[in-house]
Amino acid sequence: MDCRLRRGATTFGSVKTPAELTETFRANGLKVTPQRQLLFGLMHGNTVHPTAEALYAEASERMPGISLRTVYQTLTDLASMGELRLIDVGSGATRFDPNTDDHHHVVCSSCGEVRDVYVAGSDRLKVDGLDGFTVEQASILFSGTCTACAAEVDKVSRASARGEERKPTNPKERMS
Amino acid sequence: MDCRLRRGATTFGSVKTPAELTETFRANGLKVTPQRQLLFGLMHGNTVHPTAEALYAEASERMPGISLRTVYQTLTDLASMGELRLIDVGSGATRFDPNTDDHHHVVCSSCGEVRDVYVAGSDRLKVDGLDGFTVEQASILFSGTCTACAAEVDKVSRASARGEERKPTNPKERMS
DNA sequence: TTCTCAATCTGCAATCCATGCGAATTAGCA
DNA sequence: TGCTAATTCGCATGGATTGCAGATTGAGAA
Repeated sequence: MDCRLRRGATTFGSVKTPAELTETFRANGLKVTPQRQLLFGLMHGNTVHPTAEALYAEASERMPGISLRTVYQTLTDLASMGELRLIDVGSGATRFDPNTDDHHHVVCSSCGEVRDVYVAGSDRLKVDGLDGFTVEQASILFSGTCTACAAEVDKVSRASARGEERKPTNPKERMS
Repeated sequence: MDCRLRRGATTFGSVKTPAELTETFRANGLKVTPQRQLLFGLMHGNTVHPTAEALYAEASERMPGISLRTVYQTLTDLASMGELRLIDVGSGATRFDPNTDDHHHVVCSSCGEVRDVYVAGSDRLKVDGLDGFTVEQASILFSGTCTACAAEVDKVSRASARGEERKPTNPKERMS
């Protein structure tokens, strides 16, 4: 099935609703707690690829006292059930993606924003040098500049052309 | 230029010799210390994608007293000069790759071995959903099973078919 | 509804990886 | 040979994540 068609079929790609996740948890013998339900809701349709800390901050607003440990636990549970993908864009903290479609990511090297992308034929790449390795999966991480940061850079370079002071941008960027 | 041709031209792909790195360091106004020379040598032609700790262990054998801090420092310097690539296979520690060809990686999800692979057309992937993002770079991480681990799994499953006890395999594996 | 107990939650300690810092040392040039 | 900025090293620090143990609670059984 084409993933873009599948995306069209639901609002948020292949993402289970909180109610469906509740069922899935029970079906797997896990209990459904208020903390978990809150997190199901916060992840549903979430396209920002939050870190555990970010999600914890959001969760804390609605449920003061919830533990960061519980956030990690629940995200890990979701991931091991295949309802969530863990992604690493090289910024230190793991990011969580409720979209379970076959997709990949772009990260803005300036602001760190992460976005889902779909790559045609990514499951049929011609790979040389495998030397016996059996490939089960490919994940592609693109890096580049988002529109907002591109505009910002453009603004700054115009300013510098006018002789104004140049502000340093960019957080640390590590992976080549 | 085709990277495979380029690989044929030198023994280890696009990898500078310790002597060349020495020149490069001096040209960049950096000093060449015995510690750095040792690390140049250890990285030259190194295809195992070592972590900083692993390299530190090797370096310590030949130069007792060398500091882990210095290993990190030198690797970082090499990377910022483009003589080394930092890679993250999701196992926690950053790995270092002296091959600066345009290539990608496969990681064995069982033993963690990392190998270089070349992907035809990886710079011309058809990407949907960029939404204004300008892509500067793509890195592809394949995961799968190396030949040694595949053989091991096969052996274990034969044993289990014979009713023998099944040993658990695999270290933790995190990224989906 | 109440009981029961394993699953869960929470907070804190511990771990792993990586970097900041400052005093002592040293490469490389004059 | 001497100078000086770069480098080394060890220790402390910081961020992300997990281990642990006692208190709490979901959800099936009575």
